[in-house]
Amino acid sequence: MSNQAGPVRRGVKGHPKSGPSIGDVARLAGVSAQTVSRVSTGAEAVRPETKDRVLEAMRELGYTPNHAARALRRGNFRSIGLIAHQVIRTGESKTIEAVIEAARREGYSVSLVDVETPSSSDVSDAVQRLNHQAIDGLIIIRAETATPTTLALPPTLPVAVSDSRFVGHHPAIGADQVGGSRAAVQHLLDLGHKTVHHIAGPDDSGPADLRATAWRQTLQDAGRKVPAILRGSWSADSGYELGRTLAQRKDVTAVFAANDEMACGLIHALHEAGREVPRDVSVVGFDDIDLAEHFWPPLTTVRQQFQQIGNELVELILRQLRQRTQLSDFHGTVAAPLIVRQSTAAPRKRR
Amino acid sequence: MSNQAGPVRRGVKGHPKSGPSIGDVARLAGVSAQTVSRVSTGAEAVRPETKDRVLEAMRELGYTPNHAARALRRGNFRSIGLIAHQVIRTGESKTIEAVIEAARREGYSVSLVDVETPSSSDVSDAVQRLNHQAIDGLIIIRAETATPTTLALPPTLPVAVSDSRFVGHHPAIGADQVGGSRAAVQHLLDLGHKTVHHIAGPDDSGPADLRATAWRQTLQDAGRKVPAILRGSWSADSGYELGRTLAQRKDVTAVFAANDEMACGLIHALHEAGREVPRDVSVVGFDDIDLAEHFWPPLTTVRQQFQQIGNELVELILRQLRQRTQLSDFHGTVAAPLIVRQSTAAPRKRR
DNA sequence: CTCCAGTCTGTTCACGTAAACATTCTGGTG
DNA sequence: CACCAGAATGTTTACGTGAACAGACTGGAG
Repeated sequence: MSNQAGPVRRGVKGHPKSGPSIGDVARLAGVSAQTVSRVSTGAEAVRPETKDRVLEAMRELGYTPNHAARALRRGNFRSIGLIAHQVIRTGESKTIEAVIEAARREGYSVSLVDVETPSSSDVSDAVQRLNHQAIDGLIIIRAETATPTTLALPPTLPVAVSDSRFVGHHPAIGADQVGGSRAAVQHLLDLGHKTVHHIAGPDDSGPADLRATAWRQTLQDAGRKVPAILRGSWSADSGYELGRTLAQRKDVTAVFAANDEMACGLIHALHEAGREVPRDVSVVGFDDIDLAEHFWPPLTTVRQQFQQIGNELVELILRQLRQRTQLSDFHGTVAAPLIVRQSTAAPRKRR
Repeated sequence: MSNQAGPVRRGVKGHPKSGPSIGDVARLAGVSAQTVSRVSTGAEAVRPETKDRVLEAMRELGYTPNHAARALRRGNFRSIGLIAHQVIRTGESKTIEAVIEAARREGYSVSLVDVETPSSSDVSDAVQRLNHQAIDGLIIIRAETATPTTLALPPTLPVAVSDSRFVGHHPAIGADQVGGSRAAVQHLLDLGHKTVHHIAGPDDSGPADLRATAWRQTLQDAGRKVPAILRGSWSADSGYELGRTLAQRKDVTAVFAANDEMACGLIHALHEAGREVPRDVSVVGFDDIDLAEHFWPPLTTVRQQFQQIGNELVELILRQLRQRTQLSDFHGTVAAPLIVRQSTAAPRKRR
């Protein structure tokens, strides 16, 4: 069957590829394999000249330790799996960056898998794929509405979820979506707007749901009329589309967009229709992406502290790893402060 | 020393953690380990009822294959290392996303490492870290000016670099930076601008260098005056800072920014100074990030086809893996078309 | 010189898996 | 019934590493 399998690189006959092993180095240096191992792991009690001889042999053979064998022997991989929904979305990539950096500080690398949709089945697939990878812990960003109960995880794998609701089976860290959203809406009301419209994220998204609910609640608490909700898809394009409709309605004076990208698209549509921001319409976003400050006008928005979230996610994993237990009842919240810039103002006096 | 090392989970005495093994499953199912292996790898010639029995035993024990052992046995990891400079930067995250997706399609996962600066030493560090990880190939995004010769790579590790210059030691894929930049500058000249100013990326960046050189060359070819170059750092903030200066100079009517973020900051500064885009100043960016279309005004920019670049990077790795050879003389280019939107126009007639 | 403590190095073994080879079983043919 | 081909399963072995233990060497004290 495989007698024409192409040129196998080395190995007398047995296994494919892989470079020189610890044994080859040992032979060349005239020492035992164990001594080579000692040098390669961090040299406890190896005579300097022996060590040099070994290092020299390593260099000569171009030896690099075989990570698989090492991991097999040690029982860990020094690697964390990371499932993200959409790498592109600024919020996520900032969290990812923070996770990668925090992991690196602890000597861990990160194995990244993305899922097309936040559906439970897609996440399960991703978990499956990672399962077959070499990971010591698993971080899930934006579990959205997926119910982690259904995920077939190895029973002892430490997990941490970036989510603002406590989902009940895994420890979670999340921004204070509700507090941030309430502050955004209240800010607009305080400026004198009668009510606030809302461009929400997709309805299968947990954070979108939290923000929409907080928006509605804040309006109700203030005794204001709650306008019909508008559904976007997080993308600037969707904000633009919805904005084209909103721009026609003169009664719309304040809009809370569920993220900065949609706010950007919305402002685009308003400008295009000749409605000025914030003179005619005030706009608040969510996330505080790097560009938000440089939109025109600079965007008032709710800041998500992704860096901190990323750090805490890694911390959660490491804590479980160190204690050799799984946490399940932990839920941390990270503040989401309102950053007031120039896209909001009091409504124009009319009549 | 380690006699109080905490509760070790299982294992009669020997090794730490790790779940049930193939042997445990075999015992429970009343078959040999090899049969379990056959089921877990893809069942060639296992009687259906035996297979069911094995699967049942796996479920009962919560068995997941040990990836380290598997990788050791098979000699590969089905994993690709990815070194990126800044995950945040839109250009990079789009490439990363494409790489991850392409890798997934081929059954590979991606191990992501970021470097703080594109300096050769930082990249070397990253390689070191990945070296100790389990990877079959290595993709480096934005090698910038790092000279890959100095990287201590395992001699047989397939490498692919995302870079627009042919660096000579590893196969590279890159956008047509020069063509795109020339088109951008030429577009502004064709509109009637006397000359074009340039906000460049940092001077340790290869792509920034290519774009700046192409800009200068195009102006020279057209016999135009070449203004002093302005150095940014890729960030919108840096574009804004430089823009505050530029906005004061009435002779500036056209600016080519080396990326969209800086273009955004620039436009912010111009607006703030009361200079309108494109009426008073035309602006062209580079990258065509998702938001560029929704800036105000929508940004004329050079599109980088990150998706395609990501795909080809993975393809390059796989080709080397399949052929068991390293490529070194390959260099592919991906077109970078100019996308004309509304941030560019003919200069106002004066005098 | 003998003995001992300490330092350095070597030997043995197991980690979990899968390839190669060996064996058993099945059912059909002469 | 003997024989055989092919399917199904079991046995042996090696992948590269590092822990545990064992042995060899050093130099100083008695």
